[in-house]
Amino acid sequence: MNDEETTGSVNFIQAAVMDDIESGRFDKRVQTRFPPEPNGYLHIGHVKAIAIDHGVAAEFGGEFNLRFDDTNPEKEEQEYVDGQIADMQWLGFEPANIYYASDYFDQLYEWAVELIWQGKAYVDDLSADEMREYRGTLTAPGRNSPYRDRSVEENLDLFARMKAGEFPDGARVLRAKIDMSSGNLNLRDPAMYRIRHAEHQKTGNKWCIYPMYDWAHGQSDSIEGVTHSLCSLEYEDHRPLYDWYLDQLEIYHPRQIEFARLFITHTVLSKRVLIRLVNDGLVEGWDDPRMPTVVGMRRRGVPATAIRAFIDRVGVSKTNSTADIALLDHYIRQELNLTAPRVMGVLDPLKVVITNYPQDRVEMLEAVNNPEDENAGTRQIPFSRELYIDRDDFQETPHRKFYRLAPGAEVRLRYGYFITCTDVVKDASGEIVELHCTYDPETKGGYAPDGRRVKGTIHWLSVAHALTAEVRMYDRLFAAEDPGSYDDFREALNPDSLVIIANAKVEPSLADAEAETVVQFERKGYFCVDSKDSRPGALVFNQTIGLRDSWAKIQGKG
RNA sequence: UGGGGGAUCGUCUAAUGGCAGGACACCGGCCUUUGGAGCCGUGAAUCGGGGUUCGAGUCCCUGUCCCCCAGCCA
Repeated sequence: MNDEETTGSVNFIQAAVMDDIESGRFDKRVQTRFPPEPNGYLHIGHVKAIAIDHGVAAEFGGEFNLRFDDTNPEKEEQEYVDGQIADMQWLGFEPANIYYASDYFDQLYEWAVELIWQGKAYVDDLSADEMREYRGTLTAPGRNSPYRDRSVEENLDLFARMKAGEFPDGARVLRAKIDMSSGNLNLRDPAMYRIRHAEHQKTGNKWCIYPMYDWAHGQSDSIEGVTHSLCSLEYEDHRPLYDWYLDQLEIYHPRQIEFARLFITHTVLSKRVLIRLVNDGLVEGWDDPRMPTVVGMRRRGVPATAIRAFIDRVGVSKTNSTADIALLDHYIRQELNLTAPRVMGVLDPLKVVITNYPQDRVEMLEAVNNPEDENAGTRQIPFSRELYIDRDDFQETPHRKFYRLAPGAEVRLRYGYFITCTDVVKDASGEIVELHCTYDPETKGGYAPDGRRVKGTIHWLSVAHALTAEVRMYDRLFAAEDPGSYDDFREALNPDSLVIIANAKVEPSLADAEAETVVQFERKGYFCVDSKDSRPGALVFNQTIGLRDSWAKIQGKG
């Protein structure tokens, strides 16, 4: 349940939509769209936009569509189109229709011709550098291009020849004729078309001129009948241009409303940086579990419901803000605590011999699959004379608040027996290689009939039955809280964002675990069966997130 | 006097002239066969200065600070 539901409060976008419904501005219709450029994979920042677009449509009984803003063939690829569609599906934000701006190229061309006829668009021969110079600066007005006053006939002819492929890339552009002295630089005769002899993933080689974002976007919204064109804050000063095109053409006119983009601590959502992380091999790919992409989070084991809950909580406003990554972590734990089956996993195995337990005996002990979900049932786990425990669950000279195994100390093996450490076996270099313990046969299941209690409960695995697995311990990709403030983002990286444990041990019940299954290794954290590299017999787990660790806090205080 | 936008606990938000509330984080306690989960509790905010009003986070004036814009990217 989110704030909107509990408090009845509405954000400024919902308020605007309600106003429009009341006034009948769009015949009480609501239609939104998510317009990504297919030049990369979707990240959690996109999810916020999708959630808003989808949410507004759903809340008011409207329609939500996906439209690819595929106007720049040099950057876009079919792989990203497919990937983005799959991501939205996985997130549970299904669009009613999938559209492409490139489907409107013919109509856009006709409208451009119309603008030329109206004397509101012209072909400019200025080079890109010259155009920049003529544009002026933030504080100084620009100057008119010497080609600004070409005749309609000449413009028509030149534009047709641009389309026909008579000119090389960059030779000319079609520009809107607005106002070179406007305080809003977007209105200083913005480019509408540029020449690019490039193959488009959808239209092939049909076109060698491609529309600019501003020229394509509003008109695409108009064609589709979008009512509320929701976008991020940096488009606020594009709105006058969005409106201008629609007004000149006198076509159906949607309303653009802007909201603040999502920023998250220890995270980079800049497309430029994400692409570099991938291309420079700093991560394994777009689906590296450390990436803030949908495919990355999915591979890490983050549930879609957790992402959506996080986005919900962050809210919608016009204030630039940076959400704490801990909030996302919270929702991941909250969801997984309820749903992830518990299992025992030993990350750094230390052998324990129960000296008073019979050599060849094996007992099956009952373990609860999920204490948060009684329907999850129980399972049997094997117990025997030789066990593994995690190395950090033993201290030879224990900290005063260390409630685990130590020489002479008694602890409970989860769902097993009470054991007491009697001997510490070391190798020549002094490293502990084995522990000898005795168990109390009366404490089977973990309860002492005499009512005595132990302070600690630790997890364990039977040596003979444990499966070996690779466990990839993922931590945040960026150590810096605000990686975006670094000149070189590489300096903000966390050198320990991935630590591979090759020889971890897990319960035999995991032998046939399917890809993307997320389990909790008790007392450790949540782990996801890797969808790319895990095989039966060669399991690979990705750490989704650790459990909250109050022992780490105690240690930190000394 | 280029244009556009924004300022509420540490963080993200709520309030629509009427007790500044919640979540996360933090700290403390209880409980515990996960040092998990859960439960209880503490601390913590209206950018500054004026004004209107019985009453201002909200309205008015003024100042300050922050963000975005000079692609033939989106």
